[in-house]
Amino acid sequence: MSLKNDFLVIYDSLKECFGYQNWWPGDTPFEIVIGAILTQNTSWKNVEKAIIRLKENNLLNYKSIKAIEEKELAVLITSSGYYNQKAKKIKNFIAFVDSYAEEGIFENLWGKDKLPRLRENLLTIKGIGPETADSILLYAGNLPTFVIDTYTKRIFSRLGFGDANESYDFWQKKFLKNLPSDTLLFNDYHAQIVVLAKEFCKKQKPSCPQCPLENICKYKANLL
DNA sequence: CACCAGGCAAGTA
DNA sequence: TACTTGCATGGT
Repeated sequence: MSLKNDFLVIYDSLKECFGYQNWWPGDTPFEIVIGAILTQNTSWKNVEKAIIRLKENNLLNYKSIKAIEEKELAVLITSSGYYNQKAKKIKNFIAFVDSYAEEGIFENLWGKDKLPRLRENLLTIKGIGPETADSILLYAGNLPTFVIDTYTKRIFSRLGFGDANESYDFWQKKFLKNLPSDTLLFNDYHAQIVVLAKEFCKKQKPSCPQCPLENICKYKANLL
């Protein structure tokens, strides 16, 4: 009999198995923003190549990205796929910071508004949806919001917490209601989910050899 | 060859 | 509101 709810028990199991993840993989808040946009519906491996290429050209800072032509930027991020759209999305984000942050300075973005106001404003950017916005807020801004991705829906629907086709807000509320509002917890929980998904929870062949959630899966009698 | 990967916007009914 | 489609590379 534990005082902890399912969401905390699951997190503890994951952390015990995989260890604390120290996310997001990126050196600076700005790099995290770029990575969050580039990884939309794309494998992180392909994103890494684009990040490295940007780094080699000293472009992973606000001023340089602002200065470069959108078409040149698109060429540099080719490996991440959807490169024309993503180049535009990055430029849209820059334009947002220009007009929204104090003096158009990237670092001032976090001081302007708090959640949920800042989130709403980020969502007005064409190319920034809820997952990208929450990734930016949580991992670049260290603000307490929970990131929902396809992995999260896949795994937690299989665990019986709801339909995978439920909305982003439906799933986010589940986590926010069942967890303390703790930035570090939200940070690492999402990271653990991604690691678990990559290791065990493929889309087509749901199989889970020695899955860290094996006991929970059996308890839920549903899957993985 | 097919399918997938840390989405999103725009169009249609 | 609830589908459908375009966007695109690189790995399995």
